[in-house]
Amino acid sequence: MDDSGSMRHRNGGHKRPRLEDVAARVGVSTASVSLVLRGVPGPSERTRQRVLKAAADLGYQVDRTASTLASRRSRLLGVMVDIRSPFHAELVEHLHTAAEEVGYDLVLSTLTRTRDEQTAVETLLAFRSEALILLGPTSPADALAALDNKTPVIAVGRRIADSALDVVRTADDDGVGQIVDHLVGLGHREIVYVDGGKGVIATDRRRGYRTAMRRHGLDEQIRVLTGDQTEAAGERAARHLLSGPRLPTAVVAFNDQSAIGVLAALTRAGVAVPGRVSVVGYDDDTLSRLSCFNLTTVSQSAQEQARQAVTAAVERLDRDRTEPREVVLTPRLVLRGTTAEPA
Amino acid sequence: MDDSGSMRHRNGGHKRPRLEDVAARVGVSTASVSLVLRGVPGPSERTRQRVLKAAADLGYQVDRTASTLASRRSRLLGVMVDIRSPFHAELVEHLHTAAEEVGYDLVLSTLTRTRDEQTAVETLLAFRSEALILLGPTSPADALAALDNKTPVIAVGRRIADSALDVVRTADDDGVGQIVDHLVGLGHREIVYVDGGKGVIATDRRRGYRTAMRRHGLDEQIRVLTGDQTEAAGERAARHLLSGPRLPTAVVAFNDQSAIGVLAALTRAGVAVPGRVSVVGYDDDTLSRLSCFNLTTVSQSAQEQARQAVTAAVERLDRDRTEPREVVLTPRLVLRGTTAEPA
DNA sequence: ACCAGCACTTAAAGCGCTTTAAATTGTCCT
DNA sequence: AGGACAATTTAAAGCGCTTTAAGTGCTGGT
Repeated sequence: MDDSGSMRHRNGGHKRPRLEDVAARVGVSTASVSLVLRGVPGPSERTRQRVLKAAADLGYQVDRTASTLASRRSRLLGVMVDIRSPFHAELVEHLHTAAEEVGYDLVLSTLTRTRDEQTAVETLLAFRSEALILLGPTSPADALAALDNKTPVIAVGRRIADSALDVVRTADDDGVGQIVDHLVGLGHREIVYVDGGKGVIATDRRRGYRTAMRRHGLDEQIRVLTGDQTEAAGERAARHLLSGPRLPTAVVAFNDQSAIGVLAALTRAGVAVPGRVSVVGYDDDTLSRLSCFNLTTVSQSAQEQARQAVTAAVERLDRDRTEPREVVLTPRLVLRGTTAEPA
Repeated sequence: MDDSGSMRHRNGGHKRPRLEDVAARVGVSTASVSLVLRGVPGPSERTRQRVLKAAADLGYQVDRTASTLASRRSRLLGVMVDIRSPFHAELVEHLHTAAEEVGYDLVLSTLTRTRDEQTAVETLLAFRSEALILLGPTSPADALAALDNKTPVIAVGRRIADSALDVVRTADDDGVGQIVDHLVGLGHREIVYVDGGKGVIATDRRRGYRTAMRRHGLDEQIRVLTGDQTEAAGERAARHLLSGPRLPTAVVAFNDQSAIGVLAALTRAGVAVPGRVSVVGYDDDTLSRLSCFNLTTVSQSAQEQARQAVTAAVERLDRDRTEPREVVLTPRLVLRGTTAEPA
């Protein structure tokens, strides 16, 4: 008679196996078992085999809480992510593999409407994360700096003026610059920019647009339409253009969402893209990859950013680096189907 | 002179404050501090205030690993999620609030290309999750049942035939049925369905379509085009229709992605939606909400599913429920702009 | 003055693991 | 046989917290 049924989950009697149970089964000390299971050299081959067998038989699984406590190391990197962001999803994916390679694990804490950065970070800390990787943090620089005083913080994707903490990001101005270069190369001159509101990133991208235009001697053509991060903003901007005296030959939007809005509004109005007007986004969103949009955009190399973030954390933790470091990656233009020579 | 600088993160000397540090500062035992901090009645108001003050001064933050170990309770619900899925994102958001209400915390483990369900679940277990909430698990039913024997498992969003574990899902067949009802109500008769491949969910939705068509005496009109979960499949299906002798008046797709594909292909071919053909998706994705698509679809009430999942977990953990339970919610038709009376 | 009863407090025993120092065993010389 | 030394193994001391049983004072009643 076993005790399945009413006692199933209460584990009537036999709870989750402990190190001690494995040890008893083999007839060695818990110390030996611990050594074997962690792959520490020392135990003889014979014990090794027997312990491994017993552990497997019992379905033993280490208890992280206990080992963290005992070793004073959690080997955990805390990651704050906006779970709604496809870009963050991509970053997390690469963070996982990067962390695994250096023997760390990830613990995620997500931002939601009712869960602010403060809460997310506290959760991460409660798990004893050894370093915090914050994806697109919006907290003020000094708050981040204060946090960094307790635990190494790596900010990803956001510029932080002469920061005391590590930063990994791409050069947003450069990205937009590449877009403008590409368009000018195609022969465009009337290139409008749909803005992304205030915020560090929006500022950088807008600057990138202005700088690049001037670099090409197109000072006169600089034209920035107000907007934000949404598709609606893109539509609004496009309608504004459509109601104007003449259309520009190219529109660059703050991000893909906004670009999609522009695209949809233009198409609906019968304006051919890229036949009549070229449209470019930013972020290389899942959205932009949809074949029905096939949007030319800029990719932020999630993989490289993830790798750099983990490296930064490891340097802090295992190599005693103490000087803050900023890694600025170059974004990459992704040519798809919404850009062409002007008509 | 403080020890910032080279010793910053190594916490030269003063490490993360412990309960003992708070206790010493106030001059009471750690027991009292623990009591106060957890809000357990007992300590006098005077001690309470002093402890709270001291804890705040020191920036004390409880160490989850230690308290889990000591209390033999982690009060943690392990959630397996596909971080790329917008729907999962929504679920997680609601899971957070639901869990918080009943005093539990969430720990997330994500699926990626290199991280399978097995790994994800092991991580969750290593954190000592008391129950596992698996979003859209694809493991075979018996593997899930085996897992459920060790720790309560709640499967969300997927039907599991006479399962031994808890299931929370929506009635997919009903959802598609509602779509067909709506279309028939508008006067449609030639309603084509673009399939979602094999898999439990696809099967249910296809069945829902067939059943509903028959219910309306449209047996003759039943027409299922092969497809899968992608936008490309939708495009392919649409092109197939366009190349046929005559277009149906309505197309129902397995999901929003696929529907978007249909929509794009039709629009590009100059077919007015919903003027000439109505298109409906499924999932109420972020995608479908974009105003440029404004797709009529079916919503799976993330909030309610999340709530039910947490409730199920709590019943298992705190109320000793042992009989498996299946909660089947009714999906809700979301009328947007891609359906209209047939021309 | 004495004690029951109440309101607080706290000592101490773990939780399941890691880690260090010490013990044990075996091996190989001399 | 005796001992040095290397190879294994293990006893035991925590890690930072919770929890329970056992105090410690006080109050008020008699």
